[in-house]
Amino acid sequence: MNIGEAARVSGVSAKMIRYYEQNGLIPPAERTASGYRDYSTNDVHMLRFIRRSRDLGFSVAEINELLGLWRDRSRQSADVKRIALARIRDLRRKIEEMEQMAATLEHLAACCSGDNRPDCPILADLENPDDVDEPKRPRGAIN
Amino acid sequence: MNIGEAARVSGVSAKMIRYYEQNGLIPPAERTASGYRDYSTNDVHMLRFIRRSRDLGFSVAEINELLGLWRDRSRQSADVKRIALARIRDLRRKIEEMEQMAATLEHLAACCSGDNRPDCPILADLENPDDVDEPKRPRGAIN
DNA sequence: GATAGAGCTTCCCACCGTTGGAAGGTCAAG
DNA sequence: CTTGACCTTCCAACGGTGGGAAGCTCTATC
Repeated sequence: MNIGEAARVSGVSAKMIRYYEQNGLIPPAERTASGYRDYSTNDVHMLRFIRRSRDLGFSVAEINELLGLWRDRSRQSADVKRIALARIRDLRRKIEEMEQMAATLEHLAACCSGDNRPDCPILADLENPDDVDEPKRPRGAIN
Repeated sequence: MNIGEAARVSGVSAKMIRYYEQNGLIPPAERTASGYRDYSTNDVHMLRFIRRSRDLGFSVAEINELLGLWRDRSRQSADVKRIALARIRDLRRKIEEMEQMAATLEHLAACCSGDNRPDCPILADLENPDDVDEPKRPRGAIN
């Protein structure tokens, strides 16, 4: 099937399929006589695997690793679990940092009257955080 | 003061200070006779403002808006609060998505024996999500 | 005053994942 | 045959940051 149809049924855009091929995440597709890429149902399986992994937030490097294990019939489930657990730790850490941000902002917003007067504790904090009463805040930005 | 010293006392790297200047986030710095950038304490205030805003996860575009309000003596606190609240909503949404990812992965990892046998429900799910018992999952990747 | 080393300048490149677009070839339906 | 949808490759951009090269300037030491 076409790259367009493969994209439709796999949920991975044609652009990204070419990108993944170029970066060695997936092997080069077969070509028709006219140079069109040609995909099998197995290829679509692989693309769905990638799509699902991206949905779960795995990086392309991690997906590469997962694909290797997927193809390896004799893989050990511990290897897969290790990657998944590392991803969970990463998620939990990022969530914690974002929670801190949200908590700080909520505290500031709660202190801000939000009316048409110019006084604003949010700006006051941004200007000089240590002057303002607030909870502990994280160091280092996230996104 | 030097860009290096401004970077040290503001917590914004010299690289980023130049980047912010180039992108119009901050006005072009004064220059010494030899062409070095020269920063006042007020500039440092502004850089700290930016640093703090980045720490709280505001985008450069949002910081631009916040800086405008910061400089505007007659701003209304409601304008600032609006941006902060939008940022909080954004954070909460992203946190929710990442929670979903983590929950799904934890469910899968809990089902995975993690030993030296090849059977792995994590890979099984990645290959064919709907076959596997699991909680609802988000659509669309985050990071 | 010479010299060394740190610090400044501008410029370009890389990352990651994704999208957009241009220029040109190919397919299928009318 | 024409038209429009699809494919191909290539190049660029996004945001925010870091790395590094080539060349100039400052400061401390000799």
